[in-house]
Amino acid sequence: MARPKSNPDPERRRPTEAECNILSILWDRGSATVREVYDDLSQRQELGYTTVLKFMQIMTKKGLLKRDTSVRPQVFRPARDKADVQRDMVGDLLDRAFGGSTESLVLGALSSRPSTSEEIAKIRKFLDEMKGTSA
Amino acid sequence: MARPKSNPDPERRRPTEAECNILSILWDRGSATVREVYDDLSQRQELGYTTVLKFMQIMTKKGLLKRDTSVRPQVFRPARDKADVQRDMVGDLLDRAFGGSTESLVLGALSSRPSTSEEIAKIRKFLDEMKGTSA
DNA sequence: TCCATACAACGAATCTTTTCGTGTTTTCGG
DNA sequence: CCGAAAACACGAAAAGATTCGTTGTATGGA
Repeated sequence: MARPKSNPDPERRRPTEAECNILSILWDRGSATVREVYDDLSQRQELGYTTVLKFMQIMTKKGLLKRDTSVRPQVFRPARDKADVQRDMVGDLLDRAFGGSTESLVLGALSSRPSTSEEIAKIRKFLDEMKGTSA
Repeated sequence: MARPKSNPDPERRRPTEAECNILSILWDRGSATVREVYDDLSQRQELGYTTVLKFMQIMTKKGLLKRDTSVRPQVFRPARDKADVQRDMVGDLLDRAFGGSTESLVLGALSSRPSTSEEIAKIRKFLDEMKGTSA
């Protein structure tokens, strides 16, 4: 019953919901102790200190975080650039729900939330630059 | 111990990976029997018929699918429009990983995969239309 | 020095997701 | 009508995600 799932490529693993919350904080601050992450996080959701600690331990094992145990409260920081992880997550959603069509996803994103005209302008500018560099 | 998680709003539940695969097929065909979905799906991944059946039963319970049991092989169809679900999924990713910034997500999507100039043109056109209607 | 307090490690309970196996019920050709 | 084949429901196992409680370990102030 229920053949074990073949281990997913660790490089291609996407952070879960809770992991994203922690990563956001770490990306903002650059690095932080468990206590600091806990203080930040617990303003929004109620959860225990050891919960946060456990998450950060797991994330370290998964390769999402690095930690420095040479200091006493140990300090954690993200193992990968925010932009890299974001790119992977977008790629994941692209495959999952948009049949790989970047266009559909972009259109979906734009219709998902109201955008300011400044945002639209920036996107337009980005499109212009893209056309310049590649084909 | 671990206090039971409060049930997430069923309306706001996002389809999982496996559920997305099934939804894709249903959105394409409009409706299908388990057998039809199984035949389609099993061309890409190896998995059993009852697995697919079970998924579709769960998805029905979750409100992702509707089914007609009045015919014998029962027929399933998506409960929600593709675009609606896609919008929710994009919104989810937006909150999860992009701090709600549509612009970052769009830029991330565009840099995640090579886009053809036709795609870029369509996006540009969409931006033009947006500016007209809102703001 | 000694202990209250913060910190860290571990294990475990619960829930969800993915995956089938087993039995039960329909249906259909002979 | 009857038995094989298809379809369906049910339960359950394994793995991952989420959440703590408990139990040690280190540290700084009295």
